Amino acid sequence: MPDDAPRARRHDPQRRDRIIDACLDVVVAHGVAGTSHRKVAAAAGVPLGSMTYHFAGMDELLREAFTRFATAASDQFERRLGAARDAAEAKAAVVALITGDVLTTRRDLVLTSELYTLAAREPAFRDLTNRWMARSRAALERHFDPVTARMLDALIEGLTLHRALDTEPHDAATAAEAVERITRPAG
Amino acid sequence: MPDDAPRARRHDPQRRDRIIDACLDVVVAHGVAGTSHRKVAAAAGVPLGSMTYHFAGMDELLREAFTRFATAASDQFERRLGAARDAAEAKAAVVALITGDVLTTRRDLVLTSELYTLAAREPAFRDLTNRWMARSRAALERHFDPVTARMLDALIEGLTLHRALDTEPHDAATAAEAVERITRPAG
DNA sequence: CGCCCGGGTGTACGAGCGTACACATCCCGC
DNA sequence: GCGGGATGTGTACGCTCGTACACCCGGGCG
Repeated sequence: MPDDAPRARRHDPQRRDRIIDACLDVVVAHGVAGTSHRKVAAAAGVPLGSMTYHFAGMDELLREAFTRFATAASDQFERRLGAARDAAEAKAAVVALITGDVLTTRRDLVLTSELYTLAAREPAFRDLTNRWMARSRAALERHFDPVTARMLDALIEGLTLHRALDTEPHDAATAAEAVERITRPAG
Repeated sequence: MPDDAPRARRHDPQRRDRIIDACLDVVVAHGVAGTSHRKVAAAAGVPLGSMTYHFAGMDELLREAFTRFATAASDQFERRLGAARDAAEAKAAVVALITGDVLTTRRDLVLTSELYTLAAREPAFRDLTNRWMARSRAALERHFDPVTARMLDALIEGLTLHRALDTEPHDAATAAEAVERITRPAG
């Protein structure tokens, strides 16, 4: 019994996880439009039959994949904001999130867009984005009042999106100024 | 020679336009993922062969379709802002755009999302969104300084998106307050 | 009036897709 | 140690897709 590479395939508990991760990779590379059972299977290194065995269909697979993505993004967001000790640090953390390289990679931009596109059409994915937004707002509400939190959340969304899509670079000072303004109640 | 309905097909100059409009309808109904030459042809009431005759491929068709959509949206935006006579009216116009039913229909949400998804991956579509954003910013700069215009543009984006995706309704007052804050320079 | 030419169309082909299902393989209880 | 049930896989089918290409037909010129 030589220890070939493709051994111990049976009862591989990571199999399902690997498929989900591979699914996100395929979505980044080819878009939801170009994502198929075959491509994901190839990317994950599993046989085609495993797809239908582990998932009822592409919809279920996509739902789990984007759940994982949204959860990871929320975790990052909460961690960054949780580390802030006062409003000033919270604002700095928000600016860092907008201008930094955490949520602003090409991969994150693509996945977020694809998720919103799905959410725009299918309620199941809309629930996902709603939970994501709710967690963001809750994290912001640890430092700001609910109304400000909601505005700030929207501002973060818009600035991140525009910064990511724009070809010419934005400077961080504009983002900082915007955060400063939105968190300052009108007289 | 009875004047049947399917007459005068030859040399129909509106044919191309009808295909583009039908393409947008199909995208709304099935997403870019589910848009095919066959579905668009059926929706437009033209033979399948017309697709490859008028367009080099799906990419060209989608590019023209989304160009039309983005141009129409920009026109709306400019018209609304152009009618404002001072900064106060401009702010009111912005709030109306965010909370109104012009850019916030399901159709617009879906098309915008799909466009951003394409832009996130393909430079050709990114140019499209960049021109759209540039026109919006230019329209805003008629009433606000460039930095404020950029912030406001991002805020509009975020608020519109969050309002459209959120299941529970937002009140217009929050949008108005956010616009008020973002247009008020920090001391 | 008739020919011809080019714009427009119907069809057929090969590729890629999701899914069903017969079958191989392994593990556990006896 | 061996039979049988559960777990996982390979394959084949039916479908939709984009595209190429042979053909149709109406209008313009000789």
